[in-house]
Amino acid sequence: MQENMIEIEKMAMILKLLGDKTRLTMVKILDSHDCCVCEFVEIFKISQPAVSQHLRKLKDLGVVKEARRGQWIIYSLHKGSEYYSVVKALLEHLPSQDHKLHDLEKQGLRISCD
Amino acid sequence: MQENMIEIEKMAMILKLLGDKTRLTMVKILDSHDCCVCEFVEIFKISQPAVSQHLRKLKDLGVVKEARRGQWIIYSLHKGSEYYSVVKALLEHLPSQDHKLHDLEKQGLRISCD
DNA sequence: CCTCCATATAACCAATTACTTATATAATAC
DNA sequence: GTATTATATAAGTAATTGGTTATATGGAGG
Repeated sequence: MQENMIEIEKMAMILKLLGDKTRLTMVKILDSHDCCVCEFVEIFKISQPAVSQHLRKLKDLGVVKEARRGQWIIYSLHKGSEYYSVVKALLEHLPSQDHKLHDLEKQGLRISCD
Repeated sequence: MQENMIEIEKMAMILKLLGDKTRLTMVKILDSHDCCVCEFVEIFKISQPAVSQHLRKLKDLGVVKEARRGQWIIYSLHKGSEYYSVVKALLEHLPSQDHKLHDLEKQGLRISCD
């Protein structure tokens, strides 16, 4: 028996949250590097509000957390989340998305926020 | 490194599929017992077409399979699915839903299909 | 063949979703 | 202070979703 049980309603919520390519990729990236909003804007080629709204949903369920650093807000995986073990289990099945960050670095767009 | 990698697009699809309370519960139930459509109708108190449509989505992505037995169609988890390992990992975090089937048996509604 | 039963499909609808643009907030630099 | 930059929120919209009812399909039994 698994020690980290999650009610079925909550699990459905988390899976719906992560059942979006953009948010899932965000979480996978955050699994290896903290990021700020502007980096995600570059990576996903969507508007800044769109990124902000995705991050808010992730934050609302406690999957990510934020920390202000100057004018930037750095997002990271919330390892204390009650969902962390499930999130981690899922991420293990996903190939690394680090190339997306490396592409940013090549363009010189990553240095801006850290 | 995990041997059973899944592309991020495919993973998002599967999570969206399972990010619905009804479908997730269906899959959890199928993890311990095969079921026919009419049983799910009783369990979820939704229409037969609604059940049928959920099962079709699950079948379309290969998460469940069907087998005709007389006039009934028996659904079961498709253990050969490329997603089986992920599905299994998720189900391990969920409490058993067997009570839903036991309730059916008490009402005498389960015997009809097997 | 016709009827009954289990299931699937079609057509429709209200709620939700993921984006957009426009605007507000908040910290930094001058 | 004002301007700039990063982020959040608001409002609007087209697409998707999960349900419904009505109808079609297909096997079982007379």
